[in-house]
Amino acid sequence: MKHWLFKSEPGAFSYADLEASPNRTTGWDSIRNYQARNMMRDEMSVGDPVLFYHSQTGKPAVVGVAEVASTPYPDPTQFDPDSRYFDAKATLEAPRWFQVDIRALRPLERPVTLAELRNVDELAGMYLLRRGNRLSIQPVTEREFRYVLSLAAG
DNA sequence: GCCAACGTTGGC
DNA sequence: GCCAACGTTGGC
Repeated sequence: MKHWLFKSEPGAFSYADLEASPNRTTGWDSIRNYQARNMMRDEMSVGDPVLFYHSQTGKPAVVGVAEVASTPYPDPTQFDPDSRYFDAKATLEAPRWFQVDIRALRPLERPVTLAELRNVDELAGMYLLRRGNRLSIQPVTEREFRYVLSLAAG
């Protein structure tokens, strides 16, 4: 079992939006970064725990816990000519982009902000805290995952 | 809105 | 295969 962090802009899709989705689940579509795709396609398993992170907001923070809820499958937006994520080089026989579903489990007791994470020695190695990191899907160690939860629990 | 960092594209 | 140009991300 691996642990992950998924970024989302709450203005586009928030943790509350995930909780409000049918079965508290949504397909994580529109990812157009090869590293992120590879993680979804090759490394994720149903049940993997996920930290849900809000970016592009006044207080970027981990706000909730989710889990991987499907095996990987082709991202349908790549085949849709009307989508901004349409990819003319993708075919049904050879899809280029893959996604998984994620399901909301529970919100954190309180958001754990990026600023707060930066002040914790134990989390110094977190990918999220690396300079210039832009990956919207990131691996998290089990230790890091638990530590973030413990911060939220106080 | 600014800017640093990074990935992708495409000419050569 | 190099590398400049460009677009995007995301914190501040």
